[in-house]
Amino acid sequence: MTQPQTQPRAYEPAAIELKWQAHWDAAGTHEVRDDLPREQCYYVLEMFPYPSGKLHMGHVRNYSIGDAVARYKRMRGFHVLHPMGWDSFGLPAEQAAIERGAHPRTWTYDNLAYMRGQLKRLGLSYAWSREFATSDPGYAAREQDIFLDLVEKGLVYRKSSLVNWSTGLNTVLANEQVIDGKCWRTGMPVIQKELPQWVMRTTHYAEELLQGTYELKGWPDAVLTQQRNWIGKSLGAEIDFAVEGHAGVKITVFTTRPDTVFGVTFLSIAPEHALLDGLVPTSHRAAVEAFKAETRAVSAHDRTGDTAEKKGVFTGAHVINPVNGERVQLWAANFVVADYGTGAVMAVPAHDTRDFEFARKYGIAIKTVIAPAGGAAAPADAAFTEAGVLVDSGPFTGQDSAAAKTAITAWLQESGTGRQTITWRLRDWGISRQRYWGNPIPFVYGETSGAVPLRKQDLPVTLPDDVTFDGIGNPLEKHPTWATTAADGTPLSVRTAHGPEAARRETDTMDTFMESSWYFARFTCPDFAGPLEQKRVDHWLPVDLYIGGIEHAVLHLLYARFFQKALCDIGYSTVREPFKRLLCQGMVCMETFSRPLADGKKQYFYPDELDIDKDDSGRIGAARLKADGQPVDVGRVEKMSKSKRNTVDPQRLIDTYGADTARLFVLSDVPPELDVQWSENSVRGSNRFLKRVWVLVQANLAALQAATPFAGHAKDLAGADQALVRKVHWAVKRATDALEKDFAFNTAIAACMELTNELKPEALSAPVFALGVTSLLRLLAPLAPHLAHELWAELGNAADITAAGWPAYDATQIDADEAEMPVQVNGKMKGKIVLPRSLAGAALEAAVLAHADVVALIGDRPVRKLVVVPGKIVNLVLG
RNA sequence: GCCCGAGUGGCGGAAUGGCAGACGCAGCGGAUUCAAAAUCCGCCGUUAGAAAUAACUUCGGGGUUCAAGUCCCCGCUCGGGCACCA
Repeated sequence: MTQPQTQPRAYEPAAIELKWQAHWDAAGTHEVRDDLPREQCYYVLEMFPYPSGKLHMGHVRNYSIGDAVARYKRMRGFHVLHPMGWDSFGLPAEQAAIERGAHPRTWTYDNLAYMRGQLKRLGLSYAWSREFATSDPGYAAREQDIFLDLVEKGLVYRKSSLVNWSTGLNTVLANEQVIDGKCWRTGMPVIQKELPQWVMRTTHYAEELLQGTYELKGWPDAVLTQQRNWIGKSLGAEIDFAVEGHAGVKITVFTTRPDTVFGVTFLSIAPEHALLDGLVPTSHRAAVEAFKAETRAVSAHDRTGDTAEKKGVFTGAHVINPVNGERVQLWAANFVVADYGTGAVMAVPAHDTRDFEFARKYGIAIKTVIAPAGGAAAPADAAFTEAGVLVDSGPFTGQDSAAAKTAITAWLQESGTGRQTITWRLRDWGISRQRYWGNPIPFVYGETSGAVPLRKQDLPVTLPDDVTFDGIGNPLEKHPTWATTAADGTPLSVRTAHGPEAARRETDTMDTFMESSWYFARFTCPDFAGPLEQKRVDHWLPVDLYIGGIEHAVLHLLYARFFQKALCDIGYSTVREPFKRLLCQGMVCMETFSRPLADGKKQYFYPDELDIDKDDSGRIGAARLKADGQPVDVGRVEKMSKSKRNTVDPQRLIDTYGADTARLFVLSDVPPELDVQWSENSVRGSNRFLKRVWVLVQANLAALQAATPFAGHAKDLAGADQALVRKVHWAVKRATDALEKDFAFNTAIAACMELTNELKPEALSAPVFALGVTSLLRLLAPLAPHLAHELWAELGNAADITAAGWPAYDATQIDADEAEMPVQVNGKMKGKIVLPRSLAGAALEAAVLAHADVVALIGDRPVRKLVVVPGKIVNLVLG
């Protein structure tokens, strides 16, 4: 036997991928115009990365999803805006400076350049001309512009308050950045500290932010629920309690249960409450001061967290309940938070679990004023916290809770001792950070004139390069001249009524969540001279599809929604919600391997360091450290992270299998929202599939080049040809539905695999085989773009496969003429019959009943009911 | 404690109320090979059976329906979020 004359070309991903990437780069293939009708445009955006050094698998997944959508939409004829940039201010750069001596700017831009190369190596179809980094002078300068506009509009203000101070970062954190009382980045404790702060007035939009959560139909419920919880709207009443012996002084409480006001037996007040010091008699001063000192010493979390003990001290003062004139004690209590509600709470131990515990502990009276409705028994040794019927409540006795809330609030309102109120959990967003590598806040402080905004023509404030990093305090503050020198090198001054006076710059920089709050708008007009060009912003926003991790549910995604509304109110846009549809992709996970350490923590090991045993089903049974041969603990599958040493470097994946395989793998196993488990076997499966497609085309190249794909109707064919044409239309429908509905790439890929399994050239006519191959390549183009482009070109197509468009399907070509219909008896599967699909109604029922198999199944039993769903099922209900 | 979400073969998962387990992975058998890798073909939920086949099977228990993985109620387990928020 002779060898074939020419071996089919082997699948060498690196070669074809680099070739196409160079082509896309040189041709600017993925740039997009801003002047086309909006309904033909689509804006898809993935959350831009922090340039930490190199891409991780989470990035690969995030960007592969976005790119598949972008390429799919282009094939459907949309003009797609698909930009990418860098969230490049932030702490790791300063950490690197401290640890390695690299300047933050150098470190950041080196990383960014390397990662840009990795993105290009993945073949992601970005409009690279729009790329920017948020630390670029142009972007930072325009953000300073916006900041001044926000100040002018009253949406930024300065206030001195207790702030969350991260002991790890030596900087302030917003509430959202405190997780379980610890810093969201370092996990170090957070303490309370009094500092002057620049603050964004997020609460101005509380109602609109909440309302939006009911209107954003394209967002996952989980995110909307989290935002609602975070905003925390609470409807209730404020009630004023006069303080005995202090004429005109009153303590106002906030309550959601005004129906229980007759049951008040004491008042609890935050230790920091502004009125407290003035009310404490000398006899109690020492005790109260000691208590205040004690609560100040612990973090907010330790003080009010779920394990914290409820503590309080009697202040010596008494207050008067406005509804019944009763005199009750005023207590300071650690669980009352100064900046929620009014910082004071009316305590009703009979009907509030927390007050109940507190009253028990300190021996305070408990007075029942609500009885369970319908005469049920109240709990014997606990607070009854549900709604019920009022007892012992003066004129309101006998009303139910709901009616009494309204009636009592109205009574309070009339008597001037209370009012209906809404309280929010959402606080304003403090954005001052005591850091170098962030955007400077464009303010200066005159010696006597206080905080003065810079004039816009004096912007931008740029960061000095000559700074030292020793990890203690803010480098900007310690710089010898920066804070006191103007851009032209002269001493910094501000004008006052009495002439110029020396001034000092604000040395705090902005929270880096500022930059990520408007980058999606800047992508629409990155070349614009001012901050934002409204015409283009309004053209492209809202982002049609925004893709990122769910960990940003209440941080970035709430700030961005706030910022967009603020941008509207300072005239940069009219689009009030930035993201129409939100897709939160799951994490990339892998097993962990560890050993317990003496201090209760774990020492983690890289898989490379271990010998791993797998059982017959491929599951990991046990693992031993190569170094000592002793076993290690096999942990559960967790999100890949450096600290747990369960990471896979995507670069190795690309180098070994190519970008198309890497992309296909992260899309193929699960739908985008679910966590995906790393599996080298699954990667090899993706690679095997691509190789099969490659070989199928290469081995039949000449025939495919010569053939014209079949363009007729399946009904005019027979046998394998007919079946394959039906399969093509089936696969196209399935892939289209999967992408349109939920971006379910996993099922779209499954449809491609099924189609491939049927593509047997020896059994098919050349035109039908060509139809199958060209359809398959077009379906694969968004998922494995390099392979699809290369094979498409090899088939002799001059135009790009993107231009060929997404294939259309014809529903009439999917089903065969005869339908196989399962037959059930009383709902149980008993067999199958084949009937012409053309039959319907009574004719179909008659044909079913006449079918020999059905006759046999019925036997001599009476047919009580016959259910026939054409093409689907027959159910015989027999007696 | 409150609010979401999810429970389907050995594994990841699929399934407009209509044949549960598509597709992939792993496994088993075979072809090819001196051999291996790669590739190709076949089998592959559980139990009984040589087999045809039968029974069972989508966390557990009820219900609605001709028909339930899917809808409703109760419970269990897991994951996520919120939480002295008055």
